[in-house]
Amino acid sequence: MENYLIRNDDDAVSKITIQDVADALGISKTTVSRAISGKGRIGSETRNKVLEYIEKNNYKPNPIAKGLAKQKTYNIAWIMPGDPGVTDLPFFQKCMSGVICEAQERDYDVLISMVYDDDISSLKRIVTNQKIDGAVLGRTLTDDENVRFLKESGIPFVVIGSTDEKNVIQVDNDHVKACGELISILLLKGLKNLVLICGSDRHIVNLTRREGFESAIGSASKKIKSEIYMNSDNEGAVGRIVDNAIHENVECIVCADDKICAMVIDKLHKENVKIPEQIKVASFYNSEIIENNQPPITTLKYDPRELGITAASLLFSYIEGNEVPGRTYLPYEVMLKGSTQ
Amino acid sequence: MENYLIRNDDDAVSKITIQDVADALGISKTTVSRAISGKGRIGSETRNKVLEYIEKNNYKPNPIAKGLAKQKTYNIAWIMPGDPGVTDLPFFQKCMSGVICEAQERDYDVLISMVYDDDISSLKRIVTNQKIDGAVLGRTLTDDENVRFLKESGIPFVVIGSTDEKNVIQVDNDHVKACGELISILLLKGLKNLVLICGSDRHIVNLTRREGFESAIGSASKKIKSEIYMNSDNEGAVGRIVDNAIHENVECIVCADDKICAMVIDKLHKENVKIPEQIKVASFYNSEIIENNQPPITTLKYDPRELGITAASLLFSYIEGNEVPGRTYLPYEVMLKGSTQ
DNA sequence: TTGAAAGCGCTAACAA
DNA sequence: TTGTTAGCGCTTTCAA
Repeated sequence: MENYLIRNDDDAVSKITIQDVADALGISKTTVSRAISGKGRIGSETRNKVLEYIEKNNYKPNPIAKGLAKQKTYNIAWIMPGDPGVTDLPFFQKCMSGVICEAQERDYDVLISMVYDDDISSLKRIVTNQKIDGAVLGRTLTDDENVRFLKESGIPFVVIGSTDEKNVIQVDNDHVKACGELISILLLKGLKNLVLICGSDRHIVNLTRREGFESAIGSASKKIKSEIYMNSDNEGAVGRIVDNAIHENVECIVCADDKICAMVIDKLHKENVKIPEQIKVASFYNSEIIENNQPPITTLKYDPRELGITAASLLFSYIEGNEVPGRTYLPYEVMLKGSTQ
Repeated sequence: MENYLIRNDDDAVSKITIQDVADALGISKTTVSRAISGKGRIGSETRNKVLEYIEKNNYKPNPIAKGLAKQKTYNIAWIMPGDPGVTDLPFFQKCMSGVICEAQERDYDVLISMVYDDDISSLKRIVTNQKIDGAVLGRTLTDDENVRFLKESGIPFVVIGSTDEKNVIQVDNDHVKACGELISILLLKGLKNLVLICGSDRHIVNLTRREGFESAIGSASKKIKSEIYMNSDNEGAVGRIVDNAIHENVECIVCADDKICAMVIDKLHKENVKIPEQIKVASFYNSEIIENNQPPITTLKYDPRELGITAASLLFSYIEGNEVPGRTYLPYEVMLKGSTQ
C-alpha cells in the first residue's frame, strides 16, 4: 500500500524580514536597507553591525518585495524552440547553460519559455505577466514572430543568431565567413563538384551557411559544379540526395549541420560507399556523433555555451543602460579531418 | 561599422494597474479584485462590467504584487543535472517540456536550476531567495544532497525517479518490473549467457535496472550465466566489456541506457560482429539513435514527457493541499525487435 | 453588494 | 549619519 502525503505548512522556511532585523538592532528599516545595498551614507559601525547580524541570522531580503519596489523581477527568459527533435539539440542546452551561468553571477534567475513555429503564446504570457526583465532568444527565423513581439513589447532582449530586423542585439558566429573559408579550403584541394544539404530555409542560420557556401564557389578560380538542397533535413530527402550524388560522381557532400551529416554518413554506410576514398564529407556544425566517427569528419567548430554567455552578458549590460554593439561575432575553428583527405 | 544600441525606457510596455481600472469604472480596487478572482460576493452586473473593461483594455494583474500579497511566486523550479554530457540527454529535455506544459496551464512559470554532483548552490539560491513555490527534481542519486536540502527547506517538491528517503513524492517507471520482464522474455527464448552494462551506481535508476536484471536471472528456471558491469558508461570500459563478451561467447549484451547501447553497437560494428547473428543486443532505454539502427534494437520504452507532466501535476496538487500518493509508477512497453531475434 | 484601510517586504525621497 | 514616510500593485479583513 502506498503512503500518501499531505502538505504541511509548519515546516516552511521561517522567513525573517527587514523589519525584524531593524527591530532586533534597534534601528530603522532604512538603515538596514542601506547597509545591505551599500547605497546612501551610513556609519561603518552601523553597517558592520547590520551585516554581522544578517550573516548570523541568515537573513535574505525577499526579492519579490524588492522587485515590487524597484519594478524589477530579477528574472530573464530563455526562449527556445519547443518542437520535438529541436528542443533536444545539444546546441540549445549548451547555450542555455551559458545563459544560466551568466545570470547566476548577477543574482538573476532564468525562466524558460518554449515557443513553437506558429505559437509564441508562452512568450506572450511571460512578457505580459511582467515576469521578466529581459530575454535571450535561442535562434532566429525569417519573419520571426518572436523578434517582432519582443521588439513591440519594448522588453530588452538579445538574439543568438542573426536577423535583418533593425535595432536587435545579435550574437552569432560569422557563418558566411566560416563556411566560405571551409569551402575555399576544399576547393583549393582541387574539388570541383560539391553538393550542400541544408535544413529549413526559415532558419536564418541555414541561409547564412548557404551564403558562405555560394560565395566561396563564386570566388573560386576554376569552374565549380555545385548543387544546393534546402529543407532537406529528413531521412527521405537526404537519402535521395546522397543516392543522386553517388550517381553523379559528386566529390564532396557538405552538410549544413550535424544532424544532416549523421544521416549522410549513415546512408553512405548503408550503400557501402567509403569516406573519403569514394566520396568526401564535410559539415558546417560538429558534435559528438561526428567527432567519434571513423574517419572523423571535417567540420566547423563553434562554442555554443559561449554564445549563451555572451548573449546574457550583453543583455545585462543593455539593461543596465550601457551602450551595446548591435552585432557580436564569436570565433570559429575549421577542423580539417580525415573525411576530406 | 557596427551600430550600437542604448536602452531606451520610453518604449516600455504601458502598465495599467488595478487602480486605473477601478478609477475608470468609478468603483474600488477591492471590487475589481473580486471580479477577477471570483471570490467574495459581487453583483453580476458589476462583475461583467469589470471583466469587459479588463478584456478590452488588456489589463493583466501584476503577479509580483499579487505574489507579495499572497506570499507566492507563481514559479516552480525544474532542477536538472548541469554536467556536460548529461544536460544534453533528450530525456531531461522531454521531462522539462512536460513540466513546463503543466505549469503553463496553471499560470505558473518554470525557473531552471542546474545542479552538479557536488554543487547544489544554484538550488540553494533559488530556495533561500524565495523565488519558487515548489520544485521538480529531474533525477535521483544515492545519498542525494538535492533531496536532503529540499526536505530541510520545507518547500514542496516532487522527484522524477526513486529514492529511499521517506516522505518524498516520487514519479517513476517501475524499472525493476520492466527490466525484469524484458530479461525474462529473453531467457524464455533460451538465452543462457548475458552481460549487463550500467552507468554510475550513484544514479538510482541504474540500481533499479540492475535489480530488475538480477531478479529475472534469479527466478529463471535454468541456470544462467551473467555478469554485471557498473560505472561503465564510457567508451573505454564499454570497449573492453564488449571485447570480453565476444571472447567469452556471451549471447546477449544488455545496456542500461541508450548512450551505452550506442557505444556497444558502434564497437560491435568496428569489430565486424553481426547483430543478432553473432551476438544479441538489448537496451533498457530507447532513443532515436537506437530506433533507427539496422537491425532495430530490443528496448524498453517510456514516456519522459509524461513523467514531467505527472510530476508537475502532483506538485501542484500537493501545493494546493491535496493528498498525494507517495509513489506513482507510469507505464512502460517492451519493444521486441530484430536485435534479439 | 461594495468600499476603506491595512498590510505583504522592500526602496527611496525627504527630513531631521 | 539616521529615521519618517510614502509608495510599488495587489489581497483581504472589517465596516458600511
